Amino acid sequence: MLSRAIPKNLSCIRRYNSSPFGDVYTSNVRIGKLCREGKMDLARKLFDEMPRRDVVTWNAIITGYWKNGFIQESKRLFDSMPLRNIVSWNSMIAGCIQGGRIDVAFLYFFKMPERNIASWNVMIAGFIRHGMIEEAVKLFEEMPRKNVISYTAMVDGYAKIGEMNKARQLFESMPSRNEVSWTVMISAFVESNQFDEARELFGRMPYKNVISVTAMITGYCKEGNMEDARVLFEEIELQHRDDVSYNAMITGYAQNGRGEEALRLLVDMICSRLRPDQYTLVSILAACSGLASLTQGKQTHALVFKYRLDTQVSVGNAVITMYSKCGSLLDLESAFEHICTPNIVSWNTIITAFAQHGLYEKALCFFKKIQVHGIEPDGITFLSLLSACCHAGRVKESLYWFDSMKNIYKVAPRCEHYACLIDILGRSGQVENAYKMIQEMPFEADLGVWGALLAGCRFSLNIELAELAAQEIIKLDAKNSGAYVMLSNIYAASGLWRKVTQVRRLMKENEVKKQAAFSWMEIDNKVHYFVGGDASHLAVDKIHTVIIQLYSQMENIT
DNA sequence: CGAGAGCCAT
Repeated sequence: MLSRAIPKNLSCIRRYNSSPFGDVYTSNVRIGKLCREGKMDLARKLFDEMPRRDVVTWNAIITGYWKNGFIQESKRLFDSMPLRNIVSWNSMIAGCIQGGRIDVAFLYFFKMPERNIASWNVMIAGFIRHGMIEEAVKLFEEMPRKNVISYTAMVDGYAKIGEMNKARQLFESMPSRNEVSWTVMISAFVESNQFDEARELFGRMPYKNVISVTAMITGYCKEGNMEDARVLFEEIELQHRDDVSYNAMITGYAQNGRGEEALRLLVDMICSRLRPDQYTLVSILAACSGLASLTQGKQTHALVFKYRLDTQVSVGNAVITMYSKCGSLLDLESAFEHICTPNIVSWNTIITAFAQHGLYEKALCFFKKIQVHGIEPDGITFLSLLSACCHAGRVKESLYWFDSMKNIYKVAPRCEHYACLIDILGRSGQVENAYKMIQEMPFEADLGVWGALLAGCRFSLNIELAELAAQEIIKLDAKNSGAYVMLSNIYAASGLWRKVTQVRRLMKENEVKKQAAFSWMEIDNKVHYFVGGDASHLAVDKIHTVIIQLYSQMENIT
């Protein structure tokens, strides 16, 4: 025992005495730590002061520079280092990839004197990150030896381009797998909505960690199965629960219309001494939007500043949506102005906000400002603009913008654009023109397009087109309750009562159920719910009086 | 000191 302990201690003493700054090894570790903490100035000071450096010292500082976004400095040091090893080259290649220069990375990979598995893996992952799957496959096939990381990266690559069969085949053919490989495959299934496959794989996975469990939680959330998601979340031991697993759960609640639970989990997260990040607050803001609760929304907005997340664009965008959905139009523009560098999502968000409130002119004004800021409008920009036309009843304008989108801005229309136009045409009584447009579409119409046509038929009571649209919808989705209900309403409005009965019978036969819609509003911290035909509210008489007043006001306008 | 994984906004 003693003989083993003594040389170890002696070697420590010898190493530490070799220089007044501690030995090279100790300083290398300190540089690595400073780099990871983002303290590049301190790391550089230590680097400059070292009397002796080895290749690890250089590699550490070079890696530190590109990881913190200083690619140029990293390259300068790489070019001036006295002696490079494989790690130096690999690190430089990774840095180039991080900086978006896959071409330079490949140049280094090409001219490095000697490669190891990591060199190939770095390059493969780089190609995958840049969507260059063919190049990745080529390297993967050419590389002399592969390890579990090479395989896992390739599985991920196939999954990212939607080649699920190839991903799965490669995964099954791997000589060995670890928790990362399993997690990649599970996430791939979740991403492509193959939840049964994801669940099956998760069950087979021999060792699970918080990352794989979070991937599966996300799967349950996407499926709308919040109960099983919560069970998994509760199974993570407290010390392993981290910000990402909380975010997955909170996002799930927010996206499944369970805002209260999202808010409760945020409180839980803060009590667990975890710091909410931009992911957390984006989802919490979405939860407030879903609840249409300005009170909660404003409190969350305060949290944005408390956690210093107001500089994050994604958070700023979510704040805009929150104020819009909570009906606070006054805060919209100031929220937008607070975003330091608005991206295309920010512009689309504010245009959508004005569109939803029928403010076409405002929406148009922001649309015109986009290009002044050097940003190109995308498909969603035009969808927002078309939706602004729709909510403001601007038929001519919608056709104009649809046209310029294709011909001037060179943005290819998708089903959503057609659905929006068809909605507008239908509302203005031009349901035949809408149908003509569907026939001229360069690709197959989807549920949304046919749904818009069917909805349009209720304005002009076009039975023939309504039946056609409903048929197409049921072809695509047999259990689509909306189509049955809408068709039956159109029959009813036309006095075709026998047809109404037929549709209702068909619904029963096909086990299609329509769940009752409801609305709600928050007054003085109390939420009031309203269901169609429901007279249970205490102030129901007063409410009806106001509704009648509103009706007569609306009639006076039109 | 280098390679592969989970959470966000229109």
